[in-house]
Amino acid sequence: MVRAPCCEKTGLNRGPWTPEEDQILVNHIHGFGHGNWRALPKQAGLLRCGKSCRLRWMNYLRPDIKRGNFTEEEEEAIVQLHQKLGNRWSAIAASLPGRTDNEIKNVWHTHLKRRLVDPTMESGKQKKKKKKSESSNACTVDFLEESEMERFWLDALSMNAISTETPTDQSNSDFSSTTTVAEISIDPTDHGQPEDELHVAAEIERFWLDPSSIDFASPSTHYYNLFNSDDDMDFWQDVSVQFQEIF
DNA sequence: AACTTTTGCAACCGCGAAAAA
DNA sequence: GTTTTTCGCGGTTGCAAAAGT
Repeated sequence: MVRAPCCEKTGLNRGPWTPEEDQILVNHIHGFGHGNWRALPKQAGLLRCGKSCRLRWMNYLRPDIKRGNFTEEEEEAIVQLHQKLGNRWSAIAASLPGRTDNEIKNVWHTHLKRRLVDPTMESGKQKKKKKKSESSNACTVDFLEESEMERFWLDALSMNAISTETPTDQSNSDFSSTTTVAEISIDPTDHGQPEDELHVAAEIERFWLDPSSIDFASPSTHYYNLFNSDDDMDFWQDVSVQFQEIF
């Protein structure tokens, strides 16, 4: 069965909405409602696909949308709900009146996720920016923040993934695929020894296959070789302590 | 001052579920 | 029961603005 395209792409506007388009959409919905999103743009005289109209209305033009920065309470609620619900943004949004799933998803990815890794990081737009010298500090910074490893620690520390789950059990964790050592990219131009990264990656994989096989009390020397600063090592040791408590 | 990099967020895409024909 | 359409969701991208060099 061939799926029908969501809209006829030719001749339709894309990208940011103009104030005029917003006005047309708002006026039309106020007058006629939005019973059929696919038919709406034609009826309203908009050169947009229905999907785009729906998104614009739901995420921006609805009168009950709350604008402005998230409060500490809202951010805390998102963290709590994410622990419970995972990436079910619409379900999280249902508990935060006036906030959209898209907005919550953005806030999570831009602020909250990083704060879980680095709790000292300030909230919102005052968040400290990484200096270039810091960001290139160690290969493990990128390795930790951008790879599966970050998700591993986040899940683990939030107690979400601590159970008998493995990455192949996707029913209750964030993992969308099974990661193997081969899939973790290694940049040999980075600091540290690539073989150390491979050993660490292997250890992560081993954890998922058999958590009890990992000796969290004494991290392997590969970790020490990879961590280029005391802060990085402190982070690892904190994680180790928490895992010893869990197991 | 000019250029590069990073960040934040609006918008897009593809998929699955539900509803309608 | 099957096919088609529509909606809603979550992941991802693109770009303007801000920050850094």
